[in-house]
Amino acid sequence: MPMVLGKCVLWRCCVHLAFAPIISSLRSLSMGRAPCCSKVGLHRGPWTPREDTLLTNYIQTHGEGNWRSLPKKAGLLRCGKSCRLRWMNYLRPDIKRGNISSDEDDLIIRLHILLGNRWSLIAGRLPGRTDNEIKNYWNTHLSKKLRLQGIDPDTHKPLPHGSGEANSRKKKNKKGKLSSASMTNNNNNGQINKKQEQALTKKRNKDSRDADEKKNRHTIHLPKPVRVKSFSMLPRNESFVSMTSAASDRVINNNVGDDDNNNNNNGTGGASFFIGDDECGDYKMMMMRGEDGSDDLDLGFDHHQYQLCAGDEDDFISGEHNLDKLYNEYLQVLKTTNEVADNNAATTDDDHELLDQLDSFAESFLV
DNA sequence: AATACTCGCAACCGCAACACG
DNA sequence: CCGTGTTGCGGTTGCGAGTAT
Repeated sequence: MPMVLGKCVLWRCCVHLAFAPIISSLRSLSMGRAPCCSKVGLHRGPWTPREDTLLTNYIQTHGEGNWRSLPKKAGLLRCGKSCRLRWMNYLRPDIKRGNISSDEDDLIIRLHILLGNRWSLIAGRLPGRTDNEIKNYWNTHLSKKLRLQGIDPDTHKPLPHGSGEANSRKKKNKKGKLSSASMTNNNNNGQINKKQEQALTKKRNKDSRDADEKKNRHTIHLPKPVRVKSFSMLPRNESFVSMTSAASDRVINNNVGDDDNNNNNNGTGGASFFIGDDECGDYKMMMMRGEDGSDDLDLGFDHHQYQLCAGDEDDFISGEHNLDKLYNEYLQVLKTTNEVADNNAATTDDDHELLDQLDSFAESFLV
């Protein structure tokens, strides 16, 4: 209902409102969902350079927001939603175009293990990348890559025997039917025929070459400066604001495992997170302290104690050479999480609890 | 050369959460 | 607390380019 009414207002902004089909559409409001851009005379499909210019100029002058009224003010025959999407995914000046590096590959996969299909959160860890881009990249590259490695991209667990890339590609063609290739695969009961195998080998070799190439331009990205919130996902608006406001440093005191999660930790003493960038634009460190005031990050587990960042609180890690260190520490935590998950077969309730805590811990500084 | 097919990605859709009066 | 409008997210679609037949 809100959407319906919202679009009703949107329609008033439409210069083609007088057209008969639109009146018909208006009448149909009471019968179902209102269309967004279609049937109301607004442009759809690919954006033209002129539209891009209009949108960019308007936002540079007036800023983001008020997406619904923006198209009218900017002189665009687009719906606000379309404008927002275009800006967020394509026109924003801080967007990084180009190939996704092998480091980003790795990070995306690891973040996906932790976060699942929460593309916006994953994208939040990759400066300049959009959720749409990450999502597309996952669907077109990484899920295939994992399948080729015998890993189920959804669960990140080994695929059942015989269910590899070739067998899992039941891609639909444009008519919504299974393609002949995939049908062939089905008929062969998962067997890859010679040509397909050659194609896969060719692709593997290419991927391998690409990976080698990318290794030579090794870069590591720290998380964007975000507001930290304990064990819960940020409201969307906050996360957006925090992701885009790298102007000032923030020091956030975060009680790891407080509230309901507290019973699994050694008291309420928190870990302090510092996530931000310095005046030069370089990211500083993330500081975590144990509840006893030590520099260890004490999660309160009997057999899992991670020392993420040692040193005094003032001893910020900064500079490129330290990014590797922090990244490796970060990966180490994720790795341990994965190992625990891998051994999950004979888990006890305590182990489940531990896994939950690890996930929560990881999330607490991902968010 | 023509056609069929695959792939990558921008854009769209529907929904849910959030903001606000 | 409720109703309404706005924003953001994730899934999906479909176009166009590239590749195979």
